[in-house]
Amino acid sequence: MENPQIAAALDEIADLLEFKGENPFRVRAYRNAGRLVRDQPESIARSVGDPDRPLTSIRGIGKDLAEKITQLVEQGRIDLLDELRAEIPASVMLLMRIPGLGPKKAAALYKELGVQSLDALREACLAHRVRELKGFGEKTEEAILAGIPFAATTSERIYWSEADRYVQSLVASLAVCPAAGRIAPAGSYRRGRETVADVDLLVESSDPAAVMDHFERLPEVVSKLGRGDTKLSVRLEGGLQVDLRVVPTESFGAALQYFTGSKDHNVVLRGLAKSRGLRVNEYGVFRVADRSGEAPAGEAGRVAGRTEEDVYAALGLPWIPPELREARREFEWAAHAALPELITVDDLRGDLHMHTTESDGKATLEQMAAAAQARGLEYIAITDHSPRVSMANGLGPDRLRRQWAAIDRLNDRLTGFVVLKGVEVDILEGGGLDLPDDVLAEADWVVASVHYGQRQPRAQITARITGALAHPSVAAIAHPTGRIINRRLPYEVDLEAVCQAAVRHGKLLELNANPARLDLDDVACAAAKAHGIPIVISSDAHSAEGLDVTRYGILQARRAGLTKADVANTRSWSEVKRLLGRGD
DNA sequence: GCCGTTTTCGGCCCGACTGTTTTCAGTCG
Repeated sequence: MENPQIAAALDEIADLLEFKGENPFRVRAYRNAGRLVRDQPESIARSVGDPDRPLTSIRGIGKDLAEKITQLVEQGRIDLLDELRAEIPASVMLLMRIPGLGPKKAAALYKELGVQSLDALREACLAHRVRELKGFGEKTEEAILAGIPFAATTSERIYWSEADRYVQSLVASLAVCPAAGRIAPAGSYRRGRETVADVDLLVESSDPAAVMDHFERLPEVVSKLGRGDTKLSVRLEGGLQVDLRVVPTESFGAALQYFTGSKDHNVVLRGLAKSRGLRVNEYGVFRVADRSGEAPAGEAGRVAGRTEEDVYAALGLPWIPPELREARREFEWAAHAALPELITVDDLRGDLHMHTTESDGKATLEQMAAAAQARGLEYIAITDHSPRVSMANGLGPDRLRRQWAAIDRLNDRLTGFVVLKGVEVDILEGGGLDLPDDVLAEADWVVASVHYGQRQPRAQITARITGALAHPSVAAIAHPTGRIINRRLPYEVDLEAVCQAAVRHGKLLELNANPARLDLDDVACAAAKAHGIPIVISSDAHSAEGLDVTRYGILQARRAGLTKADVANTRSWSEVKRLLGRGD
């Protein structure tokens, strides 16, 4: 059983307990455990029954949760979850997906009106039975009716790259507002999560009303969800929700810290502050008076707030990069002055996975080389597909050798830049590679990947990949987890076994930077790093512009805590060769 | 349900906004 499955069960228990109105801290414990399990680089199922790695050694998982996880791994079920499911119909849980409907109101609808589905809820609203309930009214009933379609479509998350386009455009639109000072995107966008559910924007201003008026009138804004003195929530064309918050200069840093989150990171931060007699909110860090527990009024008690650095410094911490703010290990690192110096896109010196018009790319060999050189890279590997990928016009030995001859001729004309003779060789359904050994031995760089037989059992696909890692000519595995965002996994892999094979054979794993793929996600990346496996961040570009996606891959690498040293292609090509034990 | 150099009980982050209430609960982030 994989960690995400275990996490999903814990999340479901949290949801059901919350609906029942259980102790909110108990709910939080389950939710927290779900997150912890999801964030573990190692397999939780493997820890079960391993006396050297008890589940309770994970901070936040105690005796009870460890027992429940153990039961799930060993029996495939949890008593508590079965009981809760028997008690609360699954369709009722959908009610809480409606904006503005939380556990309390949803429970009231279920208990008082017997509403068990979105359809039943719609009818109850239309019959004006909802407004009769205590705590409900006419407006609530209308809001519920309007929100039902949103519950049905679930909460769509968009790719970071797509959110980026919205953010760039909104920031530009805000910048022309005379009342607006500094403008900063926050939230999960700033933390670089691979998908984003909504966009948070922070604006510095002494005139919040003017900024909000300006924003509300932007053409892409289609509806207003709420507006107060400092906060405005709108929905854009296309459904994306944007929360705008306007704060004064002296609070800008505190607000940026607060709205960047994550929520769990902030909970830890505020707990830390509390233990130091301080209170953190979006306006700053304040001293709490000794007896009353009340902060001194206004500026008097303010210790920090203008910049994020001040806020963290007031708590005795170095500034923590947003990508690390997930309540994973960042506070432990920060406390010991051991925050990793995260990799940046400028650290990349080469790109080792891309295609040309010879297979399914849109640009020629020469165009790709020129584009990469123009982007400041020192080397690229051309890795077109092998014959098995016939749909992509994969290259057999003859065409491949002709392409490599063309690369030789191109290299003669280039200075300060090298094009490597590479190939993305398919790992065949029955194991083994799609090109003869003597051909592969002539290549400078071979990445191997699975394109067919993706429905095979996990163990079989894992064996194909570990087999490829054992091949002397293979340097790296592309798509080592087969993961595609927002979709079911195309294939499932035992990442632990793949990592062990990579270590055994001294091979590399690729982080594919395609925004829809990012198949070595931040958690898997951290797992590979824990094994000491060098990561290759590759564009898998099919066009000149495709080379630019490495910046999306960099975000995930940063979230995994990767430094320059952890990534192979921050090195020169001759150093990469040495890394593979193929030094000159 | 978890946790503990203010330890085994009593805490557990903090505030904005809405709609309902006439002083606040629920929801959200």
